[in-house]
Amino acid sequence: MTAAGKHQVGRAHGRRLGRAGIRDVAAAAGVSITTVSDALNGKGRLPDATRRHVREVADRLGYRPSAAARTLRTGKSGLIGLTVTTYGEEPFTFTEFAYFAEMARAASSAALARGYALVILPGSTRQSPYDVWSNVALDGTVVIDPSDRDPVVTELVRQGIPVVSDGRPCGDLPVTAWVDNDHEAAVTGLLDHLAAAGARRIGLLTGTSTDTYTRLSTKAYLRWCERAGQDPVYEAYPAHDPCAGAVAADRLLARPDRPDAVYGLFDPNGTDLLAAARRYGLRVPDDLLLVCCSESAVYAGTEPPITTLSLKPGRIGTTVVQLLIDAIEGTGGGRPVQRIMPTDLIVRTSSQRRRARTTVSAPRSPEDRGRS
Amino acid sequence: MTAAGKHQVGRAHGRRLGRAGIRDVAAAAGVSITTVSDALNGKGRLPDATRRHVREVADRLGYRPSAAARTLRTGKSGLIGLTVTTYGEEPFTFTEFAYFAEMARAASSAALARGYALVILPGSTRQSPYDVWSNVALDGTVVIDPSDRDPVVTELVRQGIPVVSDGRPCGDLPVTAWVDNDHEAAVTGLLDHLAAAGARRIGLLTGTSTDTYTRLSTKAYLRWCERAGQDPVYEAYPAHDPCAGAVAADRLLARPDRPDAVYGLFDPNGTDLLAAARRYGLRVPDDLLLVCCSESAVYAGTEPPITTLSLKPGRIGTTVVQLLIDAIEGTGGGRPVQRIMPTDLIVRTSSQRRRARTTVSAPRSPEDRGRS
DNA sequence: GTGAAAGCGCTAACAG
DNA sequence: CTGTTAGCGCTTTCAC
Repeated sequence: MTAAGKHQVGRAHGRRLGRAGIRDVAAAAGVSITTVSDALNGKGRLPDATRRHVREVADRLGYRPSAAARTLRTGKSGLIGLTVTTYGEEPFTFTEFAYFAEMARAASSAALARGYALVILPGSTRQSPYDVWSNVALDGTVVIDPSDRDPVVTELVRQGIPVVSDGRPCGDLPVTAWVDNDHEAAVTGLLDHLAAAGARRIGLLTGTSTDTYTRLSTKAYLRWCERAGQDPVYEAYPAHDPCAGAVAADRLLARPDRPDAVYGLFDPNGTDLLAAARRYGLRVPDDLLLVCCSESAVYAGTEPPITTLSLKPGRIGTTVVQLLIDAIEGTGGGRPVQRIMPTDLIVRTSSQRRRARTTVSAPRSPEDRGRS
Repeated sequence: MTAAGKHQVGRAHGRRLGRAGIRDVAAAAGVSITTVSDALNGKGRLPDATRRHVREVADRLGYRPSAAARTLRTGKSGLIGLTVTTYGEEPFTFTEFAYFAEMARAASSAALARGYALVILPGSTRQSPYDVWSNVALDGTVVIDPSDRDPVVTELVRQGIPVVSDGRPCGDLPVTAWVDNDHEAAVTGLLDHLAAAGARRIGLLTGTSTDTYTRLSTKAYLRWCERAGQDPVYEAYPAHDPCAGAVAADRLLARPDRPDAVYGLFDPNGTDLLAAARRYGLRVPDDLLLVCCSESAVYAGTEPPITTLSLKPGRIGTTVVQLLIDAIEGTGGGRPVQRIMPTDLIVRTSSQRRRARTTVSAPRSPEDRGRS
């Protein structure tokens, strides 16, 4: 009775006018709060009549359960973090805007479909426990391109929160799962495509950073060159610098051993290379074949349209979220904790030397059908 | 003592190995939990020594405060909802992808800068109190283009949660604040621009829906025609249907009173109109001047580049979030609860009749730099 | 200056 | 089948 009494007092005193609580519903429906909880959550074994009645009363009072209380009690928030590497305070890397936008859209969609919502979080933590990261209760987190020994990931894992990464983690970062493209296969296939179109010396525009995407792609290029008996011809630049790309493209085409085909690893490289080609009076695709890795629709409309390698960020986003939610809910079952996703070469005029039809759609591998 | 005893038991029993709680820190530091809380939050009047000591111990134990508990206690979650109108389960309308992506990026950035995080939520609620919307504790919400009597907004407002909308609300939707472009001024300015370039009869590609953007823009067009003494020439189509735009564009150029300039209200209209012009053998800009409203970089690269009206979604996103957080924190002060934002006409070849240089890059306002 | 106690609103044991 | 009770982990009066 004492405890009950205290509750009563608490209610009477703390009664907020704005929102009805579970107790108000219980009182109005003439049942206990447990019954209300069970009726609304579809738990317990209540007669349908009670359930209906409670629901009706709750509805009438405009009752909304407190998400905070439920989260505290159950330990589940229904929230998934999405971190995006940040340059200069802005989420999303500018040069890869289209990739992130599409990936995030798909991820959000997939999360929502399973009853979770995505929270956009910055790529870094202030060490202080009082930044955004520790102010939100996360059931799990998606990390895009985690760096070697990423402090955010490390901390998350230490807290026992599942982390799934887009892009295979560098080093021994202990993520729960990861999803990535088969960058070697993608680059190899694309170089074969260029060779088939008549390229004799293929150049590469690559980055100076050590992330896995850059590393694996470059390695694949070098390996391909070795196999093909071609001397590698490449320029590397800091990919996060928007101007450096143009300079590097120029340098690449100014070389004495000028390539007759180029693959650019980063989104703006298509534009960069096109501009450089123009400066040197090189016609695309006649004098120079061009491909770049990009999700941007821009390259369908350039003159000429440029062949792009799509990493299919939408699929990656969806998969990453599925894996994460499986881990959260323990639905994972088996242990295929890493997933390799196909890429898509969208062949356009810039990489077809002979009588290039201006095709918009790409040759697709059979695996592609229906997957999106 | 009984209560304390109970706590002890609770601890001893419920002690989870993964995470240290505030009690663990208190015990380890030899102080009370109040002191820990105060020390960590910078509240109370503790000697610096105590404060430092507690922080150190907390750090050593890897203590992280529980966001859920704090939210429950304080009633503030630091979370801001972002709703995006949805067609077919996908967040973001495809035809306005670039707008939403940029708006969301800016909004997220602005929120993070003030210590809040953005949660992406669907445009609709299941009436049931157990969907994503009621599973997350929101301090406020940003709504993009709320429809007349939007149920989500209505419910949110009923709960006393601040709502700021991007786009002025239709009807008497009681949002806390809104931000919008001056659509009349934008359309008028753009039509003047076309007239100055030599247009004699300007057509409009518009939508059939009743949202304010469509309505205001169309009205501005009609008014301009009246003032200019020109008969309106327009086609309306359901803007959410990706194919209907192409058909409407075709219809517009097939009319006996064919316009010599066209403004398309929606993002894909530039492409639609360009294709239609080609079918009828009309050269752009010589026979037909073209402008469309879009945030997409595609139109800088088309042949010819197309003049676009940018609504500056980035600025809108930033402003919306500022207003919302002001409302949440009661920092608002005055009552300028609605804000009109400028638009930006990016003039390219398609709207310049005389001696149009085939520039690849567009004249850009200084603010544009770095936009990808 | 510091600590004890009272809950925030809910769910899950467990007792009837 | 339904109700009572004990907290989830934190912040916050209010005593000391």
